[in-house]
Amino acid sequence: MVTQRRPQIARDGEPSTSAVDFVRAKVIADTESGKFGGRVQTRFPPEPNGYLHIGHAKAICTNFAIAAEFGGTCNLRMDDTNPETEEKEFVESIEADLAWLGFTRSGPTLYASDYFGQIYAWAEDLVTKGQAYVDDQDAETISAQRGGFGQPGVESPYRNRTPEENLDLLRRMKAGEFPDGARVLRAKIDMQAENMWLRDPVLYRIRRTHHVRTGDEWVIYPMYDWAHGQSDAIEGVTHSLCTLEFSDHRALYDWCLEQLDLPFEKPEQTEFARLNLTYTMMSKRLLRGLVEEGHVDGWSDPRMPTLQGLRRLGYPPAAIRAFVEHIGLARTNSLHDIELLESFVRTELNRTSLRRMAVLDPVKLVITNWPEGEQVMLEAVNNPEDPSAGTRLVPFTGELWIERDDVKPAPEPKYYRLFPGNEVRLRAGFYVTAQEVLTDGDGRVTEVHCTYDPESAGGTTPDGRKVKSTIHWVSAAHAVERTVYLYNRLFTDPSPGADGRDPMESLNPESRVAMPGAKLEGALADVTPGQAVQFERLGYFAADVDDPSVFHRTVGLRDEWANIQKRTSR
RNA sequence: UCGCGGGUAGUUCAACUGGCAGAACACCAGACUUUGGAUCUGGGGGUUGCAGGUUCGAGCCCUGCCCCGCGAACCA
Repeated sequence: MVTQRRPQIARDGEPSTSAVDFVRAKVIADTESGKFGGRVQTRFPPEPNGYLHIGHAKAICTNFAIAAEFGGTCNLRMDDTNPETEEKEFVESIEADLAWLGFTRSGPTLYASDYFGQIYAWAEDLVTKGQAYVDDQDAETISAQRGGFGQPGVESPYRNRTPEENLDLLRRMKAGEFPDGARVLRAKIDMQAENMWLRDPVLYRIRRTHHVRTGDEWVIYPMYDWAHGQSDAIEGVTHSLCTLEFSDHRALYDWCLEQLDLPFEKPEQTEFARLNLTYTMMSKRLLRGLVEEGHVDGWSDPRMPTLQGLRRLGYPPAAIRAFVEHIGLARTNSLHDIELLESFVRTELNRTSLRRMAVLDPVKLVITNWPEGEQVMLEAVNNPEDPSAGTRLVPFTGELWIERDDVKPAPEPKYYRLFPGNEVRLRAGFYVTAQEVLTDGDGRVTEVHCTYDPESAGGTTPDGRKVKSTIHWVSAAHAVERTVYLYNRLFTDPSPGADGRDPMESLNPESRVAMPGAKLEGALADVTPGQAVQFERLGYFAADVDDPSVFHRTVGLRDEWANIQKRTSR
């Protein structure tokens, strides 16, 4: 058995730089003590009743990464025990998202429903041993008898039926002799337990609902607690990782497994904190509300925190993986700054994306001393971070589009771009000096007239003089016109829905801003669907995965000028 | 009300068995630069929730209190 381990112990006297989180610490301890025969097996067990979001990415990365680090395996298992909410569409989207994130499951997709026979057989054993009983009461009564926090529970009048009677009733439940909801199978544990989940939890309910995979074969379905640990055991899972809200279930998880008399060590559940992000909401119900009320264009809208939304937005899977690894695992409820995720996206895209020029809010720049009708091809670097990305040729003429924001009618403090008399460099091109800035009645810049220095071709001059600013441009005659979408936070509230607030009231009306007349350099007409590029000085953008003629702003570049403006406006 | 979990920099996490409270992101400054990007260097930032106790020494151990999260589905 191979056991890979991340380096954990720092040399004496040096600070430990590779601290291990509490989950990995447990796995290491188990491996060293020989528990599970040194084996490590995890799983990602989603219920196929919705789309995966960034929160699930934490669970996926954690389970797969830990398995890989310790030479173990990790499967994808659909926790499909509730036929009322589950659909094939979700199974397929989950599989696609997993592949997109870059993980390969250790085998085919597994289904809890494939174990229904074994899980039921174990239920009969439970009944035979007197550890479970059939209760004829309705859900409301059972719930009322459960008691409350600090209040004792009341035992069901059916609690002491004989094993023979219970077995007979359970078999008739399975055979479909009773209507939906008429009876349930309950574990016989302790109605006085402080842990509510130990007050005789329901194990099986009658539900005549067509199941996506088992069809109408079953009319009774196991509850999560009687299916999850059992599925883990059947598969040979060693470390069953889940989120904090299942902490109270751990005692029941253990109890259920103890009843099985397994010939090997039981899987063990460990809980960690789920991922929360500022300005983001992960509740399935509210996400569905956004879609159904039309606040976004479906589940893969780039503003959605779904993996399909983030994919369309242009998030590289590698960035998500690095982010999850960085935030680590803890039991502390945590709210991560969305900017942290974005910084990982920038880091990855900076390394990998091609640089291109695009003007989102164009104004005309006319070079008054440019030779009439002349056109030159300039060589531009594709990615300064990666010389192997090479160069490309871009056409340059006397009429260009530049960003409205790069021109002011008059100088402003700390503003280094174009204003009358100031010289700037056109990226990969020439030095130009603004002579005249035309504005409309509102003072908005409409056009700028410049002169250029013919000696500055390529961006340097023989006299070596410096300019404070380099701006991007696109030749007017060659520009490709496209729609570019800029995205801002979907919510204005850093914790949408917190403290009883209505998240829908903090919806940001400017969460999506379309720039329909953006002027792009010709190379951007040839992008592949989903391709990530950097629009120089603006940010990272992704061609839409379905329609590569529109672009989405994945994330902006760090913007010092924006910081200066923010500071001075305060 | 009861149970479980948690509380260390603005945020998220470290701090091995009780031994000088650190890192990342963010922010600020400088260097460099054909992206106000990237990169590099430095800086500000802390009553370790509060109070007491044990100890030569407490983020860590003990007691009490405070605050936050989760928990009484025939959901997962």
